[in-house]
Amino acid sequence: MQSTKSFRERVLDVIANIPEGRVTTYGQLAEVAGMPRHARAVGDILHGLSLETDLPWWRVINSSGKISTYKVGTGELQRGLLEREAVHFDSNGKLKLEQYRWQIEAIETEN
DNA sequence: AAAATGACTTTTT
DNA sequence: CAAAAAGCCATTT
Repeated sequence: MQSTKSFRERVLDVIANIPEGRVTTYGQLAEVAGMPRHARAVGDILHGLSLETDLPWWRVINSSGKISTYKVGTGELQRGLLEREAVHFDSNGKLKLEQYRWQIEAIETEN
């Protein structure tokens, strides 16, 4: 059986597996989901998520270690949710990617 | 079909 | 190291 999950579905699966207190980047997600260089597409997917989703969408940030708020709101909600998981931000609103980045070991997307 | 857009990333200043 | 420019790519105009 083919079970070709769409890129979108694969991305959502990976997000569902990000551990608490850990973060990943749009680019890293795109890569793991099988489409390198498609970070913006991942951004589009998350932007389209309803706030009622059960996914830990707030654990996704950009490669500079900041919360992406390019053409959207302030992102204070996301920051609060991360701080609730003991993720500390510095005075510039950035976090230490080296410390919090999730090192993917094995994805359970199975098929 | 061409141009603009955007929860992005990498390179260059 | 921070900020700007350039690069990328699916979607929408």
